[in-house]
Amino acid sequence: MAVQDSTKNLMVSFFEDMRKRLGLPTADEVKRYFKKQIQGHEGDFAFTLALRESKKNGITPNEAAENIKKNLAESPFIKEIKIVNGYVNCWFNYNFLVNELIKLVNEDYGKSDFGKKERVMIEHTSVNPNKALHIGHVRNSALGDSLFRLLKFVGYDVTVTNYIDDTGAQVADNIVGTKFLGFPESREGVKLDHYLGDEVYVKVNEMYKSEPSLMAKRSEVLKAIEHGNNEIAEYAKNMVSNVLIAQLQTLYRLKIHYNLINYESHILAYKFWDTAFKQLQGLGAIKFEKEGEKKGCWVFLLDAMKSSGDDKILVRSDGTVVYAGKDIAYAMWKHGLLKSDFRYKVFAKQEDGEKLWTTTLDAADENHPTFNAVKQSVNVIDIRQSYEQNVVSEAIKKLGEGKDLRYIHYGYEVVALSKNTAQKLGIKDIGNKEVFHMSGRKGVYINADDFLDKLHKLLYEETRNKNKTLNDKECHEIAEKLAVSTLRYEMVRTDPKNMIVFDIDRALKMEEKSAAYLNYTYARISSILKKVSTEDLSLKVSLIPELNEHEKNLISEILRFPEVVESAAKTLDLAIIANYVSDFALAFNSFYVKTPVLKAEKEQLPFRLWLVNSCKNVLENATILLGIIPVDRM
RNA sequence: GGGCCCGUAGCUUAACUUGGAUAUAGCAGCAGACUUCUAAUCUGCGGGUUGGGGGUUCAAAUCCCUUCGGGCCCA
Repeated sequence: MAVQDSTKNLMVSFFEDMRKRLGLPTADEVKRYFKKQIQGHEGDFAFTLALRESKKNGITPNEAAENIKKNLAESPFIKEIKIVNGYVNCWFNYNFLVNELIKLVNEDYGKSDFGKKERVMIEHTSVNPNKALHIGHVRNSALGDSLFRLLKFVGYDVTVTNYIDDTGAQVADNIVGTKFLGFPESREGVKLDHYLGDEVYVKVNEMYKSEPSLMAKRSEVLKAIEHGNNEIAEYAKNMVSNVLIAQLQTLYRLKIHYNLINYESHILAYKFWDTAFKQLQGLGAIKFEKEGEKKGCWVFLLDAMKSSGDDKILVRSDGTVVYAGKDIAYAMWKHGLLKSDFRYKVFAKQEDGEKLWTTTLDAADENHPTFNAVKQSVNVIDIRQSYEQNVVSEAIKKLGEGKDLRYIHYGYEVVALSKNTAQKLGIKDIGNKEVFHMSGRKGVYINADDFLDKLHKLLYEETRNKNKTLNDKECHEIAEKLAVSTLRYEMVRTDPKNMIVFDIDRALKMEEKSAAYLNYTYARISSILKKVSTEDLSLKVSLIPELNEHEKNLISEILRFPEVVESAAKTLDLAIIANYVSDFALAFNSFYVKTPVLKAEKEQLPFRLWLVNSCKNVLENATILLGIIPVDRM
């Protein structure tokens, strides 16, 4: 059977073949009964279909399995079938798999047109512009950027935005500090976001406690920012921009880039809410309550909200708009539902060569790309805002009726600190608690830059020790790549629903499945491939030798990579890729120590080289999705 | 008071969407493997009442109910 050219995914062909032979309606039905073989049982995979069929048809499981065996016998994918207690245990036909994979695996292996160029907007990071990023923010950014890489990889047209709340109290606090309390505006040799966040912000908040009159100053500053066109507003604009640039330095260090910066103040200035409000009124989507406890309020009528007791209030009886109101207007903009758009100009050129744009109140650069009006928006925002985000999501669903608009709240649990780490940060009131939440205001957090520096230092020493022939600069480059890889991998390998309890000592020991392990695997692969000529690499695999168990293992891992990517893209679940790549590296290292490549028998060499090169393609593509920077030596 | 999430080995975790054989790995522990393509590695061993209880089922970590522990949101 020839694999269709339209798919680069051999697993798809496999499931389709199985579907036909098993007489099932869909490939998903096949997957339901498909089990990768666990250890201690014969075969590469098994079907559990017979266990169900037997009951339905009144025959024994083994009889049902015999029927299935007959149907599958002719499949080119399968070499052997054995029945045990109703399980249909199958062995892959590796010769066939390898022959097909040889046609499919290249630098782009795993890429697909799954997304069909559909436009998607991902918003992530969105850190208040008054402080440095801490490791909790990095979870957000690492998830967001990996989602960007993943969706782009499977053929979506993705725009990435970073939303800046430049009108909030946090910015005002810093201004109270530098403008009225005599804090210097910066400190020589200290990154601005560190200085303002670590010193000014924390100290000003301490001073509020002993001097409540200062709160009036803060209100004053907030009002001035909101009104605009005054000295304080200009000052704030400047400060926000400078802190943002400092934050972006950290993010660029993490290899994270954006297409657009959105400012909250611009949403206000462009009066998006007023436009949205009129549109909502016109559509009859909101209602003015004339009596009851919500008298005088404008409420949104959402089905999903009814179960939780009430319709969502959007405008309070005193005329003020709730937070979700602005969020809905902004989400309407994202999905092209708002009859209004920003003006844009270029903010900076990033190190990846791409322009970073920003919304602006000034004259526009008319050559800007289209940013909004997407079908799907992925909003990486921590799980504490689930309720509000649900409201927004429901609102977009309702307003975009029939347009298949998807506003996705990509919620993730926060990064908290372990007891030990909290103690190290000088928290006195430890009590019985095991988990401590980070707080910018209280100064309880681990800055991303600081942690990266610590990782870098440790990894540099290790690299220095192990690579006598490398110079210092090269060692530092490797250490930096490993540090970034380690931090980012830690943030995406866990299920986003689980809280990460960060322990600084444990993190620096890197005892768990780490990026260093994956990078080491990649370095081993590179080291083999560096030693062969391009002619050798392109040798035709005319003979596929008898494969050992390690090789078979790697083949089946290579086989499933596109499937893993696609299911990660479907579910936006990056941990699937992280688990896959961890299994993959394990399989490669087992292969590596047992199976010579460069010193293989002559007739085995072309196949082994192809295999190693294929592993490189898979490992490189998979790790890059996770934010790992592959190193060819370490 | 109302709602959401988490609980699997000492630690970190997979499988839960769609129920299937002996529950997946890593770290730590123990015992081994470098004159060999990088030992930041590999091989083997020990370690589990899947928080507890009940139910559904031929079959439950997985589905349902209940309870305990931890975290969060709303009021």
